[in-house]
Amino acid sequence: MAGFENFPVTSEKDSREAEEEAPEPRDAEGRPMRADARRNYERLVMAARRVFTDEGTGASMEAVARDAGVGIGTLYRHFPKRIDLVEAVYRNDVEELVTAAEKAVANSGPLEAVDEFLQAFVRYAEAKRTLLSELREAFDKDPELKSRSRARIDQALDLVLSRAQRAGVVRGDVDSSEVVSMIAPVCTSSVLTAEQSARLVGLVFDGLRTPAPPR
Amino acid sequence: MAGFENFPVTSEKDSREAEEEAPEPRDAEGRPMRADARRNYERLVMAARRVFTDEGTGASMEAVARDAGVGIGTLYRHFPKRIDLVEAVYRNDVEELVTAAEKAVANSGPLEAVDEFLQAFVRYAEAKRTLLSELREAFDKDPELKSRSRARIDQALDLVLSRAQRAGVVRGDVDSSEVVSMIAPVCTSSVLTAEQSARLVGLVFDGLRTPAPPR
DNA sequence: ATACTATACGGAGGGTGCCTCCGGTTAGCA
DNA sequence: TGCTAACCGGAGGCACCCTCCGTATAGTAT
Repeated sequence: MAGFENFPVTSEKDSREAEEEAPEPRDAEGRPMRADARRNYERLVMAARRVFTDEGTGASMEAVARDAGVGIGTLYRHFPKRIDLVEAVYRNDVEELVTAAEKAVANSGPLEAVDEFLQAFVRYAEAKRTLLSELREAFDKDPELKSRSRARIDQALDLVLSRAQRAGVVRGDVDSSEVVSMIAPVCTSSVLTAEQSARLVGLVFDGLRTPAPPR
Repeated sequence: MAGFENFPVTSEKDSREAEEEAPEPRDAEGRPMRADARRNYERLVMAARRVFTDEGTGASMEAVARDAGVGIGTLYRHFPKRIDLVEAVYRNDVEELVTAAEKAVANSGPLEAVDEFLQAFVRYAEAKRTLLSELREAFDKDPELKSRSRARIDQALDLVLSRAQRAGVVRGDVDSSEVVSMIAPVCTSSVLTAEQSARLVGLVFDGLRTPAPPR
C-alpha cells in the first residue's frame, strides 16, 4: 500500500524466525530494488525529513522532489500518496531511535545510556510535532503502524532501561512501557514548548534514578 | 487583522474600565454591524464548527460556506484567511467554556459544578484535537491569543474551583492554573484516545476532592 | 562487448482548494 | 420613498496533489 513495505534500516538480532539475513532491500514483489531506485528512495526520505522540519505541514511535494534532485513522477512512484511519504519519514525516525538505543548501550554506561536515550526521544518527538495531524491520519488509516511503532520504541527503551536496572542505578519497579506512556504525551503536547518538555523529561530521569540524585 | 476583533459573546463583569455596556456587535471601525452581516457571521462560525468537527483539517472553505448557506465571497469578507475562521471557532469555544462555568455555578452544587466544568473541558479539548496544528499556527501568529485564552480558561475554572474550596469539598492547596496545566496536555495529547483522556481527568477530579472519595 | 527487456525516471496536465475582484443587491437613514 | 454605503456572491487566478505515458537505463543472457 505504501510503496515499499519494510525498508530494512535496522539490524534485527531477533532469532525468533531466522528466515533469511536480508541486507538486500527488496520491493513489494520481493525482487531486489534496482540501484537507482534504492538511491532515489533514500534521497527522498532524507529530503522529506529536511523539508518537513523546515516548512512544516505546508511543505509541498514538489519541494521535496526538488530537494532530493528527482522528478515529481519518481517521488509518486515510491510514495503514491503524500501520507505514504510522511509514514516513511516516521518509520525512519523510529528506526533511528532504535539504533540510538543500541549505540547508547554499546558506548555508554548504564545510567548515561538512559539519559542519552531520553534526550534522543525528546528530539524525535520534537520532529514529530509539526506533522502531528498528518501522523494521526496515518495512524487512523493503519492502526497497526501505531501499535508496531509503539512496541518498537518500548523495546528500544527497555534495552537501556533494563540494563540500568540490572546495574542497580535505576529503580526496578517501572517498565519501559510505563515510562514511554509518561513521556510521550509530555513531549508531543501542543501546550508546552520544546524546552518545557525537555525539562519535564529531565525530571522523569531524575525520578528514575536510585538512590535519589544529589540535589 | 482577523475580521472582527472581539465578537461579544461573554458578559464581562469586569469593572476596571466600564467604558460602555456594549450588547451591540460592532465591526472593525466601531460601527454597528448590519443585521444581515451579523446573521451571516454567526451562521459561518456555527457552520465552521460543524464542518471542522466532521471533516477535520481537510474541510474546505467551500464546504463551510455551503453549510452556512452563504456565498464564498461572504465567507472571505468576514474571515480573510482560513486561519481567521479557525481562530473565530476557537474563540467561540473558549467563550462557551466560560459560560459553562457560569451556568455550573448558577445551577449546581460546589462539587458537582467542578465535575461539570471538567467534563465540559474534555469536550472542548476533544473538539480542539482535529485542528491542533492549525491552532498552533494561529498561536504562533498571535501569541496574545494563546495567553488571553489561557487566562480566560483559568478564570472560568477558578469560578467553580474557588467556590468548591470555600465550601470545603476540594483541597485548598491547588489553584485553577495548576489544574489547567495538568489536564490540558492530557486532553490534547495525540497518543491518548478521548476515552483515556476523560478517564485521566476523572482521576484528577477524584484527587481534588477532600476528604478522599469513597473507593 | 552487445543486445534485449523489465523497470525506473520525469514532466506535462487534470482536478481541487484557497483566495481575489468586482458588478449587483440590500440595509439603514433622511 | 430615495440615496448611499455596505454587503453579497460567483467567476477566475494561482498553487498544490496526483496521474499518465513516452523516454532512459539497470540488469542479464549471449
